[in-house]
Amino acid sequence: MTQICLKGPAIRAADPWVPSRDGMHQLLSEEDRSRLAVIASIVRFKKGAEIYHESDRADAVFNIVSGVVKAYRCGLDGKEHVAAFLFPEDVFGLAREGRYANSVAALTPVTAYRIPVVALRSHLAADAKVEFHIIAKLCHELRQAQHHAFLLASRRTLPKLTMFLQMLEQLQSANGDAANEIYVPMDRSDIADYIGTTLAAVSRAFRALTTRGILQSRDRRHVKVIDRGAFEKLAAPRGAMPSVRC
Amino acid sequence: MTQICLKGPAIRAADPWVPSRDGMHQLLSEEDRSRLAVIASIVRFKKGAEIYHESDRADAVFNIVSGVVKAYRCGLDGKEHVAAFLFPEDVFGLAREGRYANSVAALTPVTAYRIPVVALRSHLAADAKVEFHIIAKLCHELRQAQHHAFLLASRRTLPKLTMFLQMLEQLQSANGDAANEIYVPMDRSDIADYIGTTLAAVSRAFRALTTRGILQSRDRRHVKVIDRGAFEKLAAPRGAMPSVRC
DNA sequence: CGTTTAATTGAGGAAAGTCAAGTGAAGTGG
DNA sequence: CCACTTCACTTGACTTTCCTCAATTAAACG
Repeated sequence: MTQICLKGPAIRAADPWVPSRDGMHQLLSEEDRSRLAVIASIVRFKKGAEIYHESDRADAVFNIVSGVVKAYRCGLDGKEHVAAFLFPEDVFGLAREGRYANSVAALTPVTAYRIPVVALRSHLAADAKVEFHIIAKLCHELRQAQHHAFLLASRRTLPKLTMFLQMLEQLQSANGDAANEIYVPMDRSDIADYIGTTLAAVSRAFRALTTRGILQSRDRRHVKVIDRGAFEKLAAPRGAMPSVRC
Repeated sequence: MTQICLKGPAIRAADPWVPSRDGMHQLLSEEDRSRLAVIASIVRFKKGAEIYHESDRADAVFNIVSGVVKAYRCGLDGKEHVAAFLFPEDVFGLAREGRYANSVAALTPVTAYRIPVVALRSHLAADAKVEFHIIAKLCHELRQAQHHAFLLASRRTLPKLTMFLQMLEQLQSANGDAANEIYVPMDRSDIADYIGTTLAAVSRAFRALTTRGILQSRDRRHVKVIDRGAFEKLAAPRGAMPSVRC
């Protein structure tokens, strides 16, 4: 009732098979979006709110308009594993046998479209073009998940944190939010649960990066890359020269 | 010209939104498959062969008929990260901006369908049903990748290896290959690169599992779970009781 | 302005990585 | 068919890294 700019659901991703120069852009046309808007409703969540829980019946998918969420699972030992952070124009609601695969919680105030699965399914059956865009988006997510796995495979904390920051930076520059500052919307403990380490280790890693003059932090949520060379070098997991091999 | 059982490409996955009891089944109908067969060709690879390389132009996707492959990337330090193992009825050829995202190599002799991307795209544009099955398959892959990330987030080798074996077991039982033995088609070093540890650590972990009477190995590629309780317990990352929390 | 939550920092110990040597199996050629 | 070469795996000793636990400080919120 307020915002005029809500044109309907939006999906940002890169077509896997079209070599687009810079990467991501909006996949849906204005028309696609307004047709999807018909079957969607707007929902809002407060910072910290749980949007859904791990094995709830999965009867809707969500499309973020504004805000940031985390998708996570809890190990039986109480430790929490963050599977992904999701941003505006991302989609979440991954299901398995009719139930959500992860829990999702808002890290900031969140506005999103909620699209019932039944409505979406029949919509898709009639619209092969949008269906194809969904495939493109899923390929994108899959690559992201594989990148996450790659990051986690590194044993040292410094490269992990650096790769993570690089990821945030790329995301933000692709969205045009190009300050030469990286905005870090999640807290240290969520970062730790995402990069597979502990709160303490993340803290130390941030410190190490600033001490070495690679990073500068305005406050806990805003950092700036000072030594770009060292930064990129760290983000490529440690070791010898890129030789002919591999 | 030889095999009669080659009915065309096949995709195994679970529909994310339909609560099917046991999980995976064949998504494509006989008709779907034979129509896809028209645009596909059969290719074979020897054990150890590289099927494509990381940044080759991605002009085809592949659908495994028989055999096992690994999708991997090489860190700049020469260390290799295995993103996934792929089995019959799986699909590979994930692209990014028109180029393959990973390298793929055959771990055993492999037979596969090769489907040119251009042909596939136009086929999909005309067949919303198959397109939807692809979405289902991608959701499945995405969950797998997230599970992989979850596995990698664990710090100890024992749970990691156990989770990995559990994964293989579930895969094989879902395929009806239910011996009470797990077949391990990849070598120790590929396992290490998948679970994010070293060859030596994998070896020690296998030893630990057999010493504790949890596992028994007929040979290096066939293991059997003896102590199911301890096995499952290890596969759930270590720690306290599942309490009310989380 | 006090209370709660988030983040930093220190000391000690455990797990796994590295390096390197040794064993076993498998495949090759005579 | 057997000896030999090769490759995959095992195993040991030493070192590194990060986790654990806990105390302290800084920031956020009412």
